[in-house]
Amino acid sequence: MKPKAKKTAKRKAYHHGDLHDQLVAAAEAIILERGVDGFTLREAARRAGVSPAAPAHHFKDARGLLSEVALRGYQEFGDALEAADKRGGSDPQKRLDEQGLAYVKFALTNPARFQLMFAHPKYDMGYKDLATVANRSFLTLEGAVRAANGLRPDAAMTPEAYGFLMATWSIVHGFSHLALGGELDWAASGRGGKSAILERFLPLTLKHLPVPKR
Amino acid sequence: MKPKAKKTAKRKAYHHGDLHDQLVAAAEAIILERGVDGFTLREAARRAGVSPAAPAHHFKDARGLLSEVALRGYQEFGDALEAADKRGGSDPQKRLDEQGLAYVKFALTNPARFQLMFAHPKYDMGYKDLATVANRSFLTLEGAVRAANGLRPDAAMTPEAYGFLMATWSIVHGFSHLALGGELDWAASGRGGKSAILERFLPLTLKHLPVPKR
DNA sequence: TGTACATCAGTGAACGCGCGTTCACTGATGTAC
DNA sequence: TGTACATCAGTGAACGCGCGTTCACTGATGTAC
Repeated sequence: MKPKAKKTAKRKAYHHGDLHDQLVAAAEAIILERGVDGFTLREAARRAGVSPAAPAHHFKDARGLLSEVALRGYQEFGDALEAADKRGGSDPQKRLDEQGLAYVKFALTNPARFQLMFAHPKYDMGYKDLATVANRSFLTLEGAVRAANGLRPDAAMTPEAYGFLMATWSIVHGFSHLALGGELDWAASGRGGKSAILERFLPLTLKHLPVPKR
Repeated sequence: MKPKAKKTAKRKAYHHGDLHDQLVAAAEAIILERGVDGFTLREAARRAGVSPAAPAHHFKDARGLLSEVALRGYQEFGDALEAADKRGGSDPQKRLDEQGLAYVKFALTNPARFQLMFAHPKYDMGYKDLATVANRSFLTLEGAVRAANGLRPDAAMTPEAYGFLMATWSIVHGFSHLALGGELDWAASGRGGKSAILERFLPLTLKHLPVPKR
């Protein structure tokens, strides 16, 4: 009864061929639709068209799959921040603006990954080089804050610079979180959407954060 | 075999006497320990020392209990923001500072409630007067933003004021979220804790947000 | 080029688990007279 | 003050569910010779 006919693009082979990556993709889709807590390994297997036991050949367990998703998320996130930082050139303010926008843009574009990345209990920071990769994003932001505060890249952070860093991080993270939670929907409709709002006020906001030396 | 002896403070009566409130308290405790997703109705019943069927006499279902927790959270949250607003007197900047601090302080003091309040899918906004109560907090913040922007309480919000509102909300919400997620632990240790950090930089930050008219 | 065989990547049935909710019930309480 | 009885707030057993993971297995693939 089970049709052996080829599906649209791929035949129903005994060996899947791309199961590892498709499980990752399925996990992201599930998180997107149902939230991090709506994720189940069985559902991921189902979406990949495979029996519930199959994922065990690719990931230690359910946490393993989520850890892989988080790892990829942090990789792309870090890339985005670094690219933004470079776009800022030698202007510390621009480096900060660009990174802030990139931060929020990543969150809005990759809501599933973003949500998971900040749901630490759901995955293992010890998975592969996840901790290192995750830290890279943070260091990129810290670098721009250092520059905005007139500190050399290797200089110790000052208390003021810490405050500045946290204020910056808080504002972009808070906006991302509120936007993803739907808290800003009332304001976004009829005002060009969340991104439009953001692009208008974020640079203004960051520009006015209290840089100590000025 | 079951001892009929009185427990420390309350005898094991057939009728509990305080089950409704104790279920609410248990729910908060569970969320605190295991997160919003770690909550189960059975566990709440267990902690209240009651059979799994008992909660049905007090709440429609599991969501009902969580909705009650959220309702109480928003009530206390709103009270805290209004009290802070009043502390600010007629000084718009102070009203904003106080509310910002109160916002974060509530989050750090009531992490379980705060987490639940912003996990909308977990409860029903239609429960009792939850929507109204929740909106009150927001209106309190909006009021201070209006004042800081030189707008009368009944004046329409300007685009600039909206940006200001979102920046303010983002920064206090973002800080709360990051702090609760443990992201700021590295910085908090040896620096007087999260609250100390916050009190140092938040007023500075809010003061420098771009108020249009000045 | 062919063949033996190890290894890889699946299957599908089964396990035990904790969950939310329902059910018929019963003990305790409160009220009408 | 006493009694009948309705109502309230519990019990505990049972239901069906979907889950993660394990198991013995098997089909497909790749490699050594």
